Amino acid sequence: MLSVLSEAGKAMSQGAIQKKVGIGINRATIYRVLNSYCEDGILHRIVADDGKQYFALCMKCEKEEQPKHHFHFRCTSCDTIECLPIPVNFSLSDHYKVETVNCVISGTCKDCS
Amino acid sequence: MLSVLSEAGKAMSQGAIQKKVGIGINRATIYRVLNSYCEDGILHRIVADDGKQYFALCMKCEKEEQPKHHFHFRCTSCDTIECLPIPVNFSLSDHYKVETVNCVISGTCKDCS
DNA sequence: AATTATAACGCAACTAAGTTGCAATAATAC
DNA sequence: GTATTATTGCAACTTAGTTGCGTTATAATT
Ligand SMILES: [Zn+2]
Ligand SMILES: [Zn+2]
Ligand SMILES: [Zn+2]
Ligand SMILES: [Zn+2]
Repeated sequence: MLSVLSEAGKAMSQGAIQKKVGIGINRATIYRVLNSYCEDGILHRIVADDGKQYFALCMKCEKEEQPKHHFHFRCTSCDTIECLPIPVNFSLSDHYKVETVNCVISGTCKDCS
Repeated sequence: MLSVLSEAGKAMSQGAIQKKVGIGINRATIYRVLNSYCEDGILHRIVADDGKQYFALCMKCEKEEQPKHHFHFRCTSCDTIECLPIPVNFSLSDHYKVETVNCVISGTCKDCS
């Protein structure tokens, strides 16, 4: 599963992962594994504006490290989500406690337009 | 429904709206009206990282105009979403066609922490 | 006013994503 | 080999949102 995500180089939904992995693996199992990887910090979860969850590898190699919080681009044409190397910047009053950041730009990606 | 959203001053889900409006109005009707208002630019839709849709009034009064694309804060404690007056800034290659922007910061809001 | 057309609504059924309980299987430890 | 523990598959369930269709309400015409 991780190799599938690595090859794709993009964020994938459970359904897309299952298609790539092939038959013989259960939906529930995939979700359990994905959730487990997210807890362990191996994957991160993006909730797109289609309401679905997408999963992507957390890049940690020094060269192309993704900023902690980065934008994502969802192409409504080819139905993929890519992690953009664009950091999300904002400042909030100290009275807010930030836990997660989920930023998705949707439209048509560079390959599809 | 608009007055409910106006009073709340926050983004609300279909469920929350229905509770406030009270009984005697159908789920499907609420969704139809909300979707219609979104098409007309009266409301905007936020998809939070809980996968649910929230609806908020589009502020157009000159004083406290919301930037077109602004951040949202979802408090996981009081389960509300507020429009933050913080613009979302990013720059993308011209080959991308941006259609929608959906940015949600989650955590504990100023009232709950 | 009666009739017709049009729009809004309620209801139920449906879809899709994600989760959970439980039994069966596989892996690990003793 | 046997006991313990972790993974998996299956089915059922939950929740959000949509859709088809018949019914009611509203508006327009005669
Ligand atoms: Zn594309
Ligand atoms: Zn990412
Ligand atoms: Zn709060
Ligand atoms: Zn907003």
